[in-house]
Amino acid sequence: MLAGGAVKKGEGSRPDDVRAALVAAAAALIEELPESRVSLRAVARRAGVSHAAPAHYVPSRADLMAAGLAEGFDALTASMLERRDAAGDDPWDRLKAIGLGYIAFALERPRTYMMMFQPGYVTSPDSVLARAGDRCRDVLTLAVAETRRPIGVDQGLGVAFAWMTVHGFVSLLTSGMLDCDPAEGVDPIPELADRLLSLMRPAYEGG
Amino acid sequence: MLAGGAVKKGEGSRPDDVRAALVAAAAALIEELPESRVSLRAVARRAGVSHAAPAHYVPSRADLMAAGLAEGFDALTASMLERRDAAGDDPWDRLKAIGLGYIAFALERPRTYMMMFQPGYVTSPDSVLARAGDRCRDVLTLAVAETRRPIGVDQGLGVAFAWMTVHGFVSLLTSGMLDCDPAEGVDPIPELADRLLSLMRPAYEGG
DNA sequence: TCCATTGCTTGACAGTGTCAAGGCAGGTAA
DNA sequence: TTACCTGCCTTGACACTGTCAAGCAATGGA
Repeated sequence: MLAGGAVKKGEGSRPDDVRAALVAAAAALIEELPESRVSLRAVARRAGVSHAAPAHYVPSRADLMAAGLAEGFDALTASMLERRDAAGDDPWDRLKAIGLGYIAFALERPRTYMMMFQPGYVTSPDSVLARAGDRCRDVLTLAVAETRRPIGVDQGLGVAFAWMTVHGFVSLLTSGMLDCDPAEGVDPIPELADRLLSLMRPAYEGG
Repeated sequence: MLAGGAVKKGEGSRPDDVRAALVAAAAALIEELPESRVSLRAVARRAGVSHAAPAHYVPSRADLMAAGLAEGFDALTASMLERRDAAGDDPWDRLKAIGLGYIAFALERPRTYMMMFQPGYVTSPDSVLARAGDRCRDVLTLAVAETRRPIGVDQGLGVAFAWMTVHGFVSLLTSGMLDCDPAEGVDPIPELADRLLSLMRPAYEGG
């Protein structure tokens, strides 16, 4: 999937194939190259079509990027669901598992992740990208709803707090702002993530 | 300052003036335009010099952007210090004031803020941008050091938690991911910020 | 006066996003 | 069979970009 497919000519090369190839190529290049080098022409080359072919499927570069980033949101959602379903029944454990799945995705595809939150690609609340983001938030909202939060922490506040904490963590980490010294061979990131998520616990199990 | 100055010719136009004008123009355009449109040539035009003049002061576009973003970090630090010094003596109040100063800057100059954390502009730990970021973190570190944290929350963890929380908040807000419905005329953002920061309190006053 | 250096401009190159025009296949109608 | 129409994509062009090479003007020293 991440390899980014090119259209194979000669065999039923329907328009949908070209579109899918373009989106896959965009998703692949978004992770491989810095943002400024993910050009419409580079995506077209990767997909095996001419430099202006994307214009027939997508209004502008921003929309093609948005389609690639929406694929990223879906993968993020999948990563969260995978960890959640592997966790037990305790609401806090499930919420924490979602957080760890979120962090795992962000560290696995950091460039995609960072670009997903870059303003400018969400053109309307009904766009493909916005709706992919909504599906992601829905998973979090459901998990927060299950927790026993203290008085004063309503569902919206709980979702905001959880999301901003993990988002802030991975953003600072990939920006290099969180100096995470790799001490004596142990990978400090999962350890740090675990300790940081534990600090949030009073907001969800405050009684 | 944010207006971005052009060099005035004829009166002692020393090289330092050109450099300062370029950095000021970059800082201004970073806030005014989307990232992709902040071109080296646009900065040069704004500064009133030829399109290749920046090359004599800066190795590449990324370095000019970094200089403009470093100015942003310094303004962020100033915003934090201003609020902190206006707060009382209680350590938690001071830390919270820093957080609110941080949020205020980020919402005032959202594009600059987001770009400050974009990976790719910090070329080395000794770069101008990295050191401006360090000065910013130092303010936070000092404030965290003053708090009475519970056992298990060391200083590094406290800094990471505080920073990632406010960073996550403003990032999600400017990305449009946090739907902040403006209910009945009251601006909900300061209210929301206050409530969210209060959720962090157990990590700094846990006793 | 001559020369070297500094500070910037001019010009060029390959690469970019986007627009207009054209070609080329497949299907439809006569 | 022939003519035409309609998607789908290519080709070509435009203004723009970052970066490099060359050169001009002024300044300062000998």
